[in-house]
Amino acid sequence: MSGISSAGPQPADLWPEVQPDAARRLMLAGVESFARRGYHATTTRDIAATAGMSPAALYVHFPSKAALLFAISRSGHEQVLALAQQAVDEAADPATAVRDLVERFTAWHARRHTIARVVQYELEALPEQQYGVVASLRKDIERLVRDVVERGCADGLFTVGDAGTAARAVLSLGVDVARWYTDRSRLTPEELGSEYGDLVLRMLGAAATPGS
Amino acid sequence: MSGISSAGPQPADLWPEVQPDAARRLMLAGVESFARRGYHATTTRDIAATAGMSPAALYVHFPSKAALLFAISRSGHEQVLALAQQAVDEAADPATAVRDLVERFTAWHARRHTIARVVQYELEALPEQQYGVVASLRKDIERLVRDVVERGCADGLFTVGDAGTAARAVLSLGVDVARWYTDRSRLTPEELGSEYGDLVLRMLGAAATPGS
DNA sequence: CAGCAGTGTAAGCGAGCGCTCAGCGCGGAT
DNA sequence: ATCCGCGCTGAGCGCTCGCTTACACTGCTG
Repeated sequence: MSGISSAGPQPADLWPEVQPDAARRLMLAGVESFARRGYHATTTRDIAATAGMSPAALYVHFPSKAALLFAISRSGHEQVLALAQQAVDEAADPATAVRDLVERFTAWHARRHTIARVVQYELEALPEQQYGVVASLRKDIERLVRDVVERGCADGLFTVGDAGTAARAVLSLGVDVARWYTDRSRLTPEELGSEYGDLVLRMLGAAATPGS
Repeated sequence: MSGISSAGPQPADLWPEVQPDAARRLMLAGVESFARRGYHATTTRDIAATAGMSPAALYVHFPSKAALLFAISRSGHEQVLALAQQAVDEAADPATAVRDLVERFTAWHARRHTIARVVQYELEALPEQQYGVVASLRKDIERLVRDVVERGCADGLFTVGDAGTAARAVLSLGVDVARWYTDRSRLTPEELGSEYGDLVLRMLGAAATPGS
């Protein structure tokens, strides 16, 4: 039986706090399976087999297949929000904030492309109530980006036709990385983040790009 | 029973050549259903009901549920390739080519966001052989964009760190529109395409933007 | 030692799935 | 008048799904 260790380069430090160990292995197996085939095409038997357990073991730790997806999705969204918030908080000006935010956001979607695929593309499989929780986190992320773009425009650092549309475009670039990035991609997550940082600042019409 | 006419603003001129009429109605119903809930979460009974038929009617016109997806996906990819090719062929220089390509590519993904969602996000549900056909079309599209970006760099019109990455970014912006655009979005498909044309040309470091 | 909470399994239930099949109605050709 | 073939249907087959149940093992506590 193939365990997690043979299922690709899954970072061992994901969810170090999840207890017991079997629950974390189930989350890792869920991420792997959902990312590869999509939530609806994944069976509880797939997940259990990937985690090296019997199908019934899933229900010892999660009340349903959907609850497993929710645990994965919420955790991922919280990571992204925290990472974006940190970039903005640490930056001295909107241009630096946008650069750092794009670098980290993009690198996260590349390095964690497996979980990112679940986070970005399996949303609508969530039951309504749990979808609401995740949707709220997504709104926070979007507002964060829109606000910093608007601040940059107000400060005369950026020149864009429409701040909302520009913010959407910034997020789109990063999100879409999860769709196409693989471990065989030519650029490392950090290199890609750096490239995208350049592209985005120019896209926003930033006069002078702050150093990375 | 709810027919296609109540299932949202589906353009009537999609696939005017598909015969008989019932086959086209099934494709429209399939697009609607696959876009809303995903291929695997959609049942043949859903599709048939949306098209106003019994479940068995699907199999008069398509050999399988997957074949219906393939018909939709191939047609969509061919439309996108044709539209992109036309933009490049008609343009006098790479900068104009990129602007026109982005405008039309983006506007297509906005106006046809329902079919675009199926085209871009339900790929992996295709059986291997049919996936190959679609993957080939996707490579054509990607090469088209990469080539025109590289030509622009060679002509000194664009300044990018990495042409391949920049081309990916250009496509990403357009593709991701299918994920978030709805009929209630603030900008029309054409307005969005125009905005994105501006953003992309600046992103590519184009010195002077050609008029749209 | 007994009792118990936590963790796991083998077996299988009820439901809904993709798809099949025998046959019906009807317009057009003979 | 008869027949054919296309489009379509009602019924349902075989299968797999998410999930449940009854039970077993382990290690800790009293």
